[in-house]
Amino acid sequence: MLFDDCTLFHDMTPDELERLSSFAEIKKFKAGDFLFFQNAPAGEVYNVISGSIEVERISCNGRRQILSFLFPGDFVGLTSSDRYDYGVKCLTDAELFQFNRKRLYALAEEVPNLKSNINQVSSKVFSRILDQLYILGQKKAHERLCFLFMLLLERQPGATPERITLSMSRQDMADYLGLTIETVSRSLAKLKSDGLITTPTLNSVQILDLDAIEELAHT
Amino acid sequence: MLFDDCTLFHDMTPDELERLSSFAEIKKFKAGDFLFFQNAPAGEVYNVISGSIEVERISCNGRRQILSFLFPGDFVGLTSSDRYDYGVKCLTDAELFQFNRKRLYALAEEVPNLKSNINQVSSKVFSRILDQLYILGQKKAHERLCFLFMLLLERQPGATPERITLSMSRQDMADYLGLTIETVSRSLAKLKSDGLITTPTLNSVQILDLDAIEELAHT
DNA sequence: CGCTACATTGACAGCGTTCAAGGTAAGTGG
DNA sequence: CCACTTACCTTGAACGCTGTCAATGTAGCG
Repeated sequence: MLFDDCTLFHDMTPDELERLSSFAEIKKFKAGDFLFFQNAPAGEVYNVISGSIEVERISCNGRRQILSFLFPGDFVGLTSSDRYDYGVKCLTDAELFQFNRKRLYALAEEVPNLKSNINQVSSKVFSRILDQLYILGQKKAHERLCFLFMLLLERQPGATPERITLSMSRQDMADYLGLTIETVSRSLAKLKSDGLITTPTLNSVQILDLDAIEELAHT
Repeated sequence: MLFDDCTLFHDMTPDELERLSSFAEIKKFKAGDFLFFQNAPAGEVYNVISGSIEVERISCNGRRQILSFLFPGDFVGLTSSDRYDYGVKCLTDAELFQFNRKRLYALAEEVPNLKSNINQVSSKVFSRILDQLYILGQKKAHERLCFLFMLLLERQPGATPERITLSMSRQDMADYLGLTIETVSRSLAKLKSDGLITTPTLNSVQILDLDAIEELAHT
């Protein structure tokens, strides 16, 4: 089993990896499949091998907030309650490692590197949520879009300024950024008319002025 | 030393509490004091005994996002990086337990209850941030205010629907809710004119229709 | 009393939502 | 191969909420 390139497994010895793999399973999902639903009992933890995935939370009145997009190396399923407080859905076909939560945590007690890797990943998740919080609290629609582009550029495998694939729908982008699909469309149009991006296809973006996009995303 | 009423110390034996207190200090702060600044080296962890406190993050362009308000029992300082990525400021005079982070974590390794308490607290923090994310992404100004009222009602000691003390300024409320002070003022005025609240003083709110406020806050 | 900091209110503009219509791409069946 | 369907995206117009700028009001304090 190949554990390369997963932060979770950095710096572990072959022996430790062997113990880990004894209860890891590789699961394959199709686009649209759920890893698990919101409020389902929390038993498993996943590490993304390939594919794009979204984490969503639906409120009692039906409004949806996407909490994050996941890419290879990302980790999901952490919770200290006994139920997941979010649902996780595949945007594309995807492969993931699946671990029994309790057994993973038990092993982490014996393998310090694994434990520190888990902490590192959790802390990364937290830090990203804080970034998103700032974006939602402080920024305009087109700036939020730029933030999303920079996020994809950084995390989505194969993404380059010349071609960023949007593996999610406009609705997904809207629900992630706290906007409506119309505003997403219009903001895309604005960025295009300002000469900062082009959209070679419906589901891809080419960045023409990376500095400007970065500026809009982060300032 | 009194460790009552702090989630962090639930279910610990007198002996364990004794070991904990050996490196805990009670620190007193004045309103306006910072526990620590953003980007300062992360060495200490705090547990609020009394007072109201805010956690803030300032971006490179000077805009400020308040990440949370803290009240007795809350925990702050957790980070896996070696620097705090937020600053923490007292809104009122406050007392806190201060722990050396490394020593607290080391003790947690030996005391399972402490460890599970730390995890529980961290997870609570995370869950609250997710709530806030939803609020910022999906809700209107007056709904965000109601969310804040419900939060204070739940967490601020002594808060009742008859009297909720606003220990923070309008600017703080605005920076927490992703609004401007003018919008906060106007939304307060609207809630008043709709007969849902009154404001006995500048810094307190009385809730007249709790069901309606709750509805606005959560749906 | 007057200063200062903070909060409220008003006018106005702009951004984002809403509602509605039109366009585009992919898939299906004739 | 083409019409038709369907799902998704874009665009337009009107409205309303929120931000901005400016003026006014208010509480606390020397």
